[in-house]
Amino acid sequence: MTPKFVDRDKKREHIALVALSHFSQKGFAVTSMSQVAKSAGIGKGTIYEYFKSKDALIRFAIELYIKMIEDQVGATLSAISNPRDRLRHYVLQVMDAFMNDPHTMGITLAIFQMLIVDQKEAGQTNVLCDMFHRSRQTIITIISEGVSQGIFQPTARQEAEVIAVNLTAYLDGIWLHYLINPGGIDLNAQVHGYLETLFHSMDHTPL
Amino acid sequence: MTPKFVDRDKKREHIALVALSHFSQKGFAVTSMSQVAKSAGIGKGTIYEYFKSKDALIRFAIELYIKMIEDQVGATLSAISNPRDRLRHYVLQVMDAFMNDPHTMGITLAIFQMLIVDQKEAGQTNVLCDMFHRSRQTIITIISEGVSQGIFQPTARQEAEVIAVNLTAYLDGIWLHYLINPGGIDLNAQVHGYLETLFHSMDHTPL
Amino acid sequence: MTPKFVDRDKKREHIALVALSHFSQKGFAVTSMSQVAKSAGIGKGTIYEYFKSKDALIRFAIELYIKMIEDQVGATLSAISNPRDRLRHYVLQVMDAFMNDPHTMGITLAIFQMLIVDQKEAGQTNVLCDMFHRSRQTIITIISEGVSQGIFQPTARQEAEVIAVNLTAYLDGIWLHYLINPGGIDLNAQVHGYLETLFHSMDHTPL
Amino acid sequence: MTPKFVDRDKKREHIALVALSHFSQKGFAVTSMSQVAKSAGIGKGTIYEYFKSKDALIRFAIELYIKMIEDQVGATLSAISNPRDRLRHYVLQVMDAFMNDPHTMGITLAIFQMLIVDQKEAGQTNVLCDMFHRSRQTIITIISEGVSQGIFQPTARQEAEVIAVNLTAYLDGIWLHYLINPGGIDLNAQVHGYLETLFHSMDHTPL
DNA sequence: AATGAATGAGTTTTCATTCAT
DNA sequence: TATGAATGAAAACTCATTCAT
Repeated sequence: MTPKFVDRDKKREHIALVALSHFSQKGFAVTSMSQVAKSAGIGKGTIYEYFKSKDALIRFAIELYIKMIEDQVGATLSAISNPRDRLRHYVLQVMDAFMNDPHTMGITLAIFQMLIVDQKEAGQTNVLCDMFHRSRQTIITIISEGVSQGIFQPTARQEAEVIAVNLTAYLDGIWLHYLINPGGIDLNAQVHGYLETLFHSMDHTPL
Repeated sequence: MTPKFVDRDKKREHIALVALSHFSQKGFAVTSMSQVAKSAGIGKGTIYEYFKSKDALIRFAIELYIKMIEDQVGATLSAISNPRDRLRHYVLQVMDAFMNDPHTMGITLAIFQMLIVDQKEAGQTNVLCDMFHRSRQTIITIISEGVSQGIFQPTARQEAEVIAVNLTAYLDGIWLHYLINPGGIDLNAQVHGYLETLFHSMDHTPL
Repeated sequence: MTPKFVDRDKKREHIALVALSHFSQKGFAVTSMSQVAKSAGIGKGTIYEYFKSKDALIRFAIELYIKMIEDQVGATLSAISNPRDRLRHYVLQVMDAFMNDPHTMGITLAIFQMLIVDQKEAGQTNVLCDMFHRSRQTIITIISEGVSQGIFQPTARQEAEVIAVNLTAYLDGIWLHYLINPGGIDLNAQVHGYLETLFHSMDHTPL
Repeated sequence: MTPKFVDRDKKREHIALVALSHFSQKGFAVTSMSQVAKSAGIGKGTIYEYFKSKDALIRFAIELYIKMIEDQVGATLSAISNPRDRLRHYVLQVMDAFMNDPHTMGITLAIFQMLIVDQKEAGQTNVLCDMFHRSRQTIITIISEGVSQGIFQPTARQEAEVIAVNLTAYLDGIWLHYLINPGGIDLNAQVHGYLETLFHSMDHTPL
């Protein structure tokens, strides 16, 4: 009579979150729908009430993941006014996001792989590319502000794009290398080293 | 008495190469032995004459891939004497290796993922980590020589390790980002930018 | 909410029974899961909803078979009071059980073979040995009662164990020989002969 | 030029012997031709130079096995003149044959199973039945001689067939039970017990 | 005669998906 | 809406047999 009220969106998200933790640990292919269902505490068939297929679940999970990452990274950014500190803070935030959720890179990797596989889709719904794009924009904006404030050299403005692309790429690269060899890499020192070099090349050096 | 002659090592390698191209496009899990067999132009069962299991094939393929990459990258390196040019050459060689073989990153990615999934094996026979280690050593050596020759600042020697780790990580990162968005990234300009910044921080600046 | 109702235990048993008939005719190794599925009128994958593996199916089938045999043999035993008749009745019941189910010896044989092959398991969960043990106990009890009632010689009590082991073994042996040469052996006459000889050696002969 | 001389019959037998030891340990189905080839120290293909198929190998191996058993059992029989001792000796010989080659029952079992499976063939080339037949004849002859010599009761002559069938069956049965539970059965005591009972029923009891 | 390379049919098992309840 | 029973396609792997040398 009175149909049980279910917040479909909440449940969708719940399933996707459970799925994410599986995906990140084992990749998309190896994660089975049954496992997700069991972990989510629902019946196998119920997933299909919320997602048309495994593929749809994957897609949604990826989008959710990216949304979460960006929220986490962007949260405290606006509070810091000094561009130099802000850039440093941003980078450390990204690393923190990685650190907090050990699965993070697992998914990123899985997404990368998926993107490489179906390059066709790459143009279409490449949410990851979009995220990187926004990430770069954030960096470029910070640099631009730094130049305006006379903290960074004027030339940094022209190179902002190159710097942003490289920084974003580097963060993924170093995290990747850290993940496969956690004991052998001092993540903090590495990122610090990178930033030093970067700032060294950008800072307005007084006479 | 005289059995049919077959160069088993050649054939093993042939199968592994075919497998590599599949692995790089789809990852290890999604590539089926039948697909490999068909692509290699042999029967399903024949693979098992050369590899005890799919896992054995994967292992061999990975090792072969790493050997190939290192051979390619290291080939012309010794010819260049100037440390600065040598480092630049090394980096460009790595990028070339990536460029020449479209599979390269696919495999690296697949290996990364495998390593993240079964962390147990990571400590054991991590050929990829070994490769990175050698890669870093090469970089460190070049920097060290540069310092000795007065081309790089003396402080570079202490930071050589950090620089090497970052450079290696960066190369993977930028390649990854390039791969998922080939049109949006000017690989040459990016790598060039990275090297400029790097050299800027290392070069012995005359008074 | 209300899932399709299925009596899983019933179905499990049904599958096991179908499997048994195959096992008895061909042995465990030669019986394929597909054959069992087809005979059971279900899909190949469905078996795996009820049994984790072929091995689990085999195990369950064996246990079920032994339970069935013992139930059948033990059913009417308690009704007979005279130890002599009771022993005879018991033996005939065993033969009847063999006769009624043409599979019986096939399975026993398959189990025997399995036990001989993996001797390791033999010590562990040897349900067949347990059944034989119970069978012998039944015989020993009957003999003991016969001695108490003065129907069998007192010496029979000491020899009860030897007699029981031999009788149990004989029943399998004669059934085996009958099976491979049904036309050549008069099962009734043989068992009758065995019992005669046995009773002749146990009966209390008046002076 | 001078073709290598090979005693084909010798080699055939060698292969069959090797095969037998595999069959007895694992059964026919589970033994692979490759295993046999490797154990025999020959190439996989070579077996097919000597046997048309696996089935042919099995058949030949069985026949060889039966020949061997009979030779072993019958060897010293004729030396003993007293029918009573002769029968006892025969039985112990059979047990010895079983004991000497632990595989013996494995094969017998496998053969039994095969016979039960293809009952069609049972009538045709049932070498095992033939062996049992000869075994029974031997026993009947001994009993007959015992009666003639006044050692056994005259009635034993009529019952000789039943006794022989039972004895043969019993020997297989007790061996089978011993095999699956070696620690729990005192083979000697059991066989001794059987013979006692048997002789007790056959012996000519003086007034 | 001897061999081992090659193979496809067949085996066990997994899993995304459907569907009756 | 929720479920889990059912399933067949597909995967990894085995093996008797063939055949070129």
